[in-house]
Amino acid sequence: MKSQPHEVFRQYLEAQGLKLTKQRTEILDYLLRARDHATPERIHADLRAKDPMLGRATVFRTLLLLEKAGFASKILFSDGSHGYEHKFARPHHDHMICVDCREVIEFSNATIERLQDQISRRFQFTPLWHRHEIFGRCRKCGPKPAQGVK
Amino acid sequence: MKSQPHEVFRQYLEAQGLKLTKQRTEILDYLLRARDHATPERIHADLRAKDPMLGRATVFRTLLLLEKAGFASKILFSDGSHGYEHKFARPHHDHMICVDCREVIEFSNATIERLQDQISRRFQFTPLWHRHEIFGRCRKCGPKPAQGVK
DNA sequence: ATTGATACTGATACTCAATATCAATATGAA
DNA sequence: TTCATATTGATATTGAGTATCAGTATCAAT
Ligand SMILES: [Mn+2]
Ligand SMILES: [Mn+2]
Ligand SMILES: [Zn+2]
Ligand SMILES: [Zn+2]
Repeated sequence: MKSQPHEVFRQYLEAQGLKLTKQRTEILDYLLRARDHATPERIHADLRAKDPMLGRATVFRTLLLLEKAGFASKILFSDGSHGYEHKFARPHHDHMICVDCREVIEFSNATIERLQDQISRRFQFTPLWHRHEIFGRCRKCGPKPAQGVK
Repeated sequence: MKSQPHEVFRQYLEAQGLKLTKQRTEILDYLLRARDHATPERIHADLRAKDPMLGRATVFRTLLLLEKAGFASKILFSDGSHGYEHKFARPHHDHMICVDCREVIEFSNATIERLQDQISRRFQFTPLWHRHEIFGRCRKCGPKPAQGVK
């Protein structure tokens, strides 16, 4: 019995006249298993352990493909780098990001989402997607800046 | 009669043991006059018209200085590039950004801001700043994608 | 006004994530 | 199996941003 996401991906590729490759499967699989939000470099390095020939460019290409297809999305860290997460069977949510340890807490709030739509309508703006990220310090890192932990 | 922001900037530099230079004045002035959110490259190109010797590095350095001082902030466009706006006498606000023409509409909503604080508290997260950007199409560009305007 | 410590600038070289190129290869429909 | 073509990985390249450093501007003290 096949897992749903891989099957959905296969159908998407078929519909677009694209091909299902070992590399694409590996990368999708990585995102499905990942518990954090890994950067392209991290994903590349990790996958190379099993597939040493996997190219950097292919990782970037495939992440872009998944993003455009709506199967993955980016999250931006405070230092300008970014990570990816898959979007299979995960309702929309936004992020709180620790500036010390990079931990990511996901949240969603129906009222905020509704207000965004109201505001958009008021300006006759057609919203397509949004990015709502709160930066600060997680419970573990505390309200004060990290000390000595250069 | 001096304009307030330049005076505030001067005092900030003095307090930090930093110097007030022609270049820093020019760049701050640019942001104060700007009506859109210009990229560092744009700012550099524009200022060169009057001061051909102005260096790229100085623009980047000064924007970073202004940002760290709390006098300017970044806004990220959908293509990954970013622009700056000054923060003198401007209350906090967030942005709606047109993916077609890049127009930026500013909005602020007290309820959303309050809910963010509530959510943070619930997770024992100490919020420092946030980024709330809605991407879509402005009134002018309409709900349908731009046609032929490659 | 002159001096002088030092913060600042701009030219240059460099970094590094991301992208373009392209010959070799894998995919999948027939 | 055949074969048109989508895909890959090696390589070169781009481009925004940064480090370096010799020369310069600032500004507080004289
Ligand atoms: Mn949201
Ligand atoms: Mn806000
Ligand atoms: Zn933390
Ligand atoms: Zn528009």
